[in-house]
Amino acid sequence: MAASIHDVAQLAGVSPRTVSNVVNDFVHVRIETRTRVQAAIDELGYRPNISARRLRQGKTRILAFAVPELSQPYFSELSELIERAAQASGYTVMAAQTGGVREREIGILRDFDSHIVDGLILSPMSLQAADLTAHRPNVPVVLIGEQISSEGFVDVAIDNVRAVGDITRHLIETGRTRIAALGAYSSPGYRSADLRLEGYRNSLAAAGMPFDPALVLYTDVYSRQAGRDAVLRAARQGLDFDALVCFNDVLALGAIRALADLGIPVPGRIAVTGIDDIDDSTYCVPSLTTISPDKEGIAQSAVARLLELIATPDAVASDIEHSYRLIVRESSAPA
Amino acid sequence: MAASIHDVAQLAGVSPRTVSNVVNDFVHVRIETRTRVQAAIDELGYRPNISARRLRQGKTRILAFAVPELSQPYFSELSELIERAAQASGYTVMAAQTGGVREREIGILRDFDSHIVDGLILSPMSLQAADLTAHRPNVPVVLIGEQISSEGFVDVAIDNVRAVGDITRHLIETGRTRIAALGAYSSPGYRSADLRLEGYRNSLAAAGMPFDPALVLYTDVYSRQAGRDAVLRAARQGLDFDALVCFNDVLALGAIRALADLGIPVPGRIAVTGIDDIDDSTYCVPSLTTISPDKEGIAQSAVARLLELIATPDAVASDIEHSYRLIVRESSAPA
DNA sequence: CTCCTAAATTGCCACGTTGCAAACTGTGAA
DNA sequence: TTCACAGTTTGCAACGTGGCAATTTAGGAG
Repeated sequence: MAASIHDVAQLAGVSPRTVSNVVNDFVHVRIETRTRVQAAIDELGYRPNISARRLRQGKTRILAFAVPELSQPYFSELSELIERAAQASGYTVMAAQTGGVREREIGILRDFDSHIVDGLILSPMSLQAADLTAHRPNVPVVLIGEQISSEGFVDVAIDNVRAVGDITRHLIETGRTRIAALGAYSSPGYRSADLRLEGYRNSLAAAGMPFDPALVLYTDVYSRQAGRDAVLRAARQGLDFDALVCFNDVLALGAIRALADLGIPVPGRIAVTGIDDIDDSTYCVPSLTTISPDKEGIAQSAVARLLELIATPDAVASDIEHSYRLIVRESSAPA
Repeated sequence: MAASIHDVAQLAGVSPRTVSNVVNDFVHVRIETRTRVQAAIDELGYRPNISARRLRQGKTRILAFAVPELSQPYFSELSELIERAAQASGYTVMAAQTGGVREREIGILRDFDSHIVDGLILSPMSLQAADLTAHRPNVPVVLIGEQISSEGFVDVAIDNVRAVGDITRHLIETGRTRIAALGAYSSPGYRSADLRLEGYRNSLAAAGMPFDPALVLYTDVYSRQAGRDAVLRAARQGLDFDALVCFNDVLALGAIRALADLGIPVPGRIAVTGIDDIDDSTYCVPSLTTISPDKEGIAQSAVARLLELIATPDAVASDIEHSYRLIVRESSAPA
């Protein structure tokens, strides 16, 4: 049986309340008393019972970070940054995985609400704005990504339309003429995919290039495997293109692999680009031209904003847009 | 203010205890009462207060999974599997990151002990067996990896010596004669590195090949960057080798990148192998020959064993060894 | 109609902590 | 000596829940 504050008090010969004062660094404790209590704490290996403390205070100092999958490098990298930011403010982070499935995203809204966490950072994939109001959680929520634009909820993201627009323009400027897009969603509901497609179309239009629906490759999963499969499928159908704008890095890595299997040189015959700037995109062969969102900034303002909301629940919920950079690497070198 | 069991009771016109019975699916509740209580729960959006419940029961139904870094694909993939296994038993998982730093690993042993979690799955890097006994946590612990072999603690792992032995032998059998190793640890304390080095030496010896210390490349971090840097350094020093046994996949990926920078064909002139079989190693170019540990099995038995220990704290702690497979891909094709 | 039994419901209490306010201590000034 | 006051310590209560055991209710048998 673990020691409680009473055991410590008894051993130190003080009241439980004094032990609490020591543990919580209350100023008015005689130095000698503090030492004695500390000794008792060490001897018994006493640790405060978080459940009891939180029950009393109504706060847990735990935040939840819910993403589709931790095995997506973008999310695990972000999770590391968020954990670091939260820790700096004395919070612990629980990572949860939704699989990108709407029901489970709704489940997170409802269950993490069970007084487990003080706030929730959610990166939704299938969740709709209506779900958010229908299942309004009891704790503050900060959204990541542009999946949902909804008044009343803070959203931290980069401008996907502009970002994909920029990278598409980069391909145009480096001489590509038949640019395909990879990562459009066949089933409706994943807004980031729509926004990225929009950015792609915008840049084509701005350059006076025709939009060819055949050049849009669909996939409902963002993984290396999905990227490879989509490109192999396109190749089998004899699709002709000289560049591929992928809607995230792992899709691009899968695509590069597929092109390698087909014996098509990258960037010699086809240029490939991604989004996310995961660690791998620096080191893969060829290294990947991509959009590097300010992950550090996203993590920090998501946490900061959430802590603000926790402190002041009815603060105004304004969205936060973060910057990104176009990182040009080998995979988009002019042919 | 969130609704409590009392609010629900009042609205439904029953006692708080009855609400508790409904929530916990106690059998002896009249169907009509149950319906009425359920309606009140829905109306108020009542969620049980986990802190209160856990305080009462002394359990949190939360497990901790502590790894060096979640951004290491091996760990994020494992974390997903562990989370899935735990969820199947009604447990939630909190992932924590230690940075592989001994002090922080000790910190995890002590702090997660604050009645936050019912058990801990720890993948240590710098922790020593003595730390484990000196800071013996109040909750059951299952270790992952072969860092610590200590009676009294369950360890779930594959046989690193044999695994690296197998992959080294594979290189020998495919005609490589000057095989370098990448990932030895210059500072003592990381046992997996030692074991892997041992496996490498064993296979050289078994084949009657000399062990050349110059062919052992050191690095204290396992990342793509570290892998690349080490290989570039070796190349600058004019080291001559025709194969590279890397002590994990990300090191191998960094090495492949470095060789690409140097214009050295893989596997044409140098074969490269890894360990872990992360998703990327299937899709990188060239795809990576590696050791694929039974991650699913590791995750499942770590969780299963931990739950057993939670149920029966003084059960015998026997280690569990899992299988692995040698996956031969492009990066080790005969020259 | 009574009695017995099982089903359904309830009250009381403690889990370990901290907010609150009260109480005690010691020091120096009047 | 008394008093004020800052510094230090304490007792009480309550956070929301579920274990326990007791009580009430319903149903069926005699």
